[in-house]
Amino acid sequence: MVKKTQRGNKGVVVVANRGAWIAEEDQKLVEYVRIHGDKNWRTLPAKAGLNRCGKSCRLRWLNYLRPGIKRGNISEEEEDLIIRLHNLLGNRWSLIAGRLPGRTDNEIKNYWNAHLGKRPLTIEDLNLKLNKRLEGTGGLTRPLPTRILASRRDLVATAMDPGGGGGGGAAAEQLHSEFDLERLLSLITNLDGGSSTGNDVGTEADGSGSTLEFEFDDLDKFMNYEDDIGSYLLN
DNA sequence: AAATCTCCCAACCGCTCTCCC
DNA sequence: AGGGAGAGCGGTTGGGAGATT
Repeated sequence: MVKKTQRGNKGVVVVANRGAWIAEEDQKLVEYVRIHGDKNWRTLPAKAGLNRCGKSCRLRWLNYLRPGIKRGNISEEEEDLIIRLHNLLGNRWSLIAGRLPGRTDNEIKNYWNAHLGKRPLTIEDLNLKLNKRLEGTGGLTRPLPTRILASRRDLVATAMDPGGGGGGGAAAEQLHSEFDLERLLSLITNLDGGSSTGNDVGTEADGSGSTLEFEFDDLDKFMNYEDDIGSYLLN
């Protein structure tokens, strides 16, 4: 097993195990967390009798030992959601994983790198697939948002209109930062089978290949919105 | 059957973020 | 306000397993 030296308490040099975890280490970690909780990872290894660094213990717990973890067999619906969320959020693996119960950021990242990242599947392909599943309910007549721009605190989702026929380049319609779920949902069309809130928001900037942008004043509001999309896709 | 290649995934590393004093 | 410690995140790597030659 690979070892690595590191400074322990009071500057004493200790040698930590690295590499694959063995069953005995897993057992010690699970037992310790069961009794004391998953806090204070820095001091946990010594208290749990593990010759590992705290980061390694935390990763092992979060990705493999924590209750409720699903392993493998990512379903078509989950894959669809991963692709959509990746389009929206970029490589924010933890946020994407947060939308997929039982999945970890590491697993999603690995899955993306191994399977999805190299596949030329566009959001339009997904919408076509989705429309097929929705046949009979009217399908999607408005675009789903496809990309989030800007920083964590200044989120901007951008939706490209796939049916726009043209050329893009149209001026984007800027919505103000006070997020309004009703207004946003009204852009997503027929997700609830067509019942309208009557609050149709503004208009696409023009009718041809327009770009719509939505601004969110914080991530939670966006993710609340994303919950609606996610649960819709998974149902 | 052995050697080599390729792919996948568990784990590590370093940077950033958040919280507390 | 700012500095330090701990936690979290995303990129990268190493090694094992299966495929190919």
